[in-house]
Amino acid sequence: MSDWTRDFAILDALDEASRTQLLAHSHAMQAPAGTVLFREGSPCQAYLFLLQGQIRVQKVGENGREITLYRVESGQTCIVTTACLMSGNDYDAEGVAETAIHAQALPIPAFRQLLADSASFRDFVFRAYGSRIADLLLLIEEVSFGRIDQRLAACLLQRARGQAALSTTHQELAAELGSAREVISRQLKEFERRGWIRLGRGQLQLLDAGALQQLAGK
Amino acid sequence: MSDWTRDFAILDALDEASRTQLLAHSHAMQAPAGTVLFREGSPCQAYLFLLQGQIRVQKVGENGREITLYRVESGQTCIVTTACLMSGNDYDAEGVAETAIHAQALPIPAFRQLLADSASFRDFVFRAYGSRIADLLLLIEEVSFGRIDQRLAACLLQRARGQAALSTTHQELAAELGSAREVISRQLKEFERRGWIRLGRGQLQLLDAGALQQLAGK
DNA sequence: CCGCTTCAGTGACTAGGTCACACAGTGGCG
DNA sequence: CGCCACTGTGTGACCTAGTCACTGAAGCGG
Repeated sequence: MSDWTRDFAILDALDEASRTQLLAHSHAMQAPAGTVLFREGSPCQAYLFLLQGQIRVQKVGENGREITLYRVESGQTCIVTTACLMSGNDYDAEGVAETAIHAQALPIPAFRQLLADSASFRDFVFRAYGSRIADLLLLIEEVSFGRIDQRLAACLLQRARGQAALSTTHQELAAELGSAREVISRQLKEFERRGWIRLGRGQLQLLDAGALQQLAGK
Repeated sequence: MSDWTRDFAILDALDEASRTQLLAHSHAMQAPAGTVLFREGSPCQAYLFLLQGQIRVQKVGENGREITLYRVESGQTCIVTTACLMSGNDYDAEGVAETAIHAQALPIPAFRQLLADSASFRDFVFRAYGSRIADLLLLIEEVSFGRIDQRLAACLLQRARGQAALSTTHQELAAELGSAREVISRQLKEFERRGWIRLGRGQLQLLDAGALQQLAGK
């Protein structure tokens, strides 16, 4: 088995024949961090597996505001790509590499063939759909009914991943949540006033993760 | 071919063997208008085709506010159901019959079998996914970045479907858009002040569809 | 050290959501 | 017919979030 397949969970689930088929017909591709992989309106030619790295999929409004829809991580696939593929429409979101990425592209005919041949591949594809749709529904709920302070608190905790500090700008946080930079700045200032965090240029420290947790969880 | 299959577009696309398979393993079900077909947290046992009628799929927030995610119409399938089915999770949305409905339910094993056997069935399922995901992304964009007056204007036009009058309450419109009744009332009042519509209890008339169109399209 | 760029802070204002309450149609029922 | 409950609508006061315009501070390259 070649090197890149190590992190590629789906391969374990596939039978030998399907695996061979997959490897034979797909080709490797890679891109540096910051690459725009696809944008709204561009067509879509291949089914994409992400082998290594992270992709942010986002919507960009006319006024320039952004919101992150979800992230594609190692071993996952991008359902917006798949959705376009199957329905024949163009992309209606934008994908940006957050890190350098290695991916494997499976052209449409080979994709269809594999779908036909392998039950485990079908399962993988459908499971991906299912969990993404759940993500999107949750996002709609948060955007429609959620409070920005709670969403921000959750966002900070998630980004910190247990670390006490994280490097990010207010603008990035705003783009994550689909809000405006000024709003985030004010909320963060309020968090700092309460002693939950300490602000610095391009970075911030979590002083009281518990308080954030409580706010986020409410 | 039995009676209910008339409006069932997918049957035309399926080969004879798959069609027979589909009909043999699914069973008919029906429900009156207003029935809650599924709600958040309930599990999911079968793949559902809607033969006749209309289903509204919505999210309900803790505070009671609602937002319509999409509608399932005759000949379509509900992807939230499918998503749950394949990922094994419970529903994370609520489905309500807006009219009396006739549906056909295909139990999971038969669904998987059909997916394996019929390329055209796979296409149907995937195409449904693709267009729904596009819908959801559009909804996220509107909710995040859109203006409520524009969304309301679009909603009125869509509901009127060329008719000059429509019967609905402000509360229903608010639930459609994920907004609050008072907000909708005020917007409608403003539309009336501009001479675009005339308000009545439980119904309203469109006087200047063009103006609404222009507002909605901006 | 200077000047440019990026990042953050702030006040004034607008849009939209919440709360509390008033009041008007409508339909049932004595 | 008149009373009454229920549902739908109108409205003011207030709060949260987003927008606009601007200031100033931090870092960085020359």
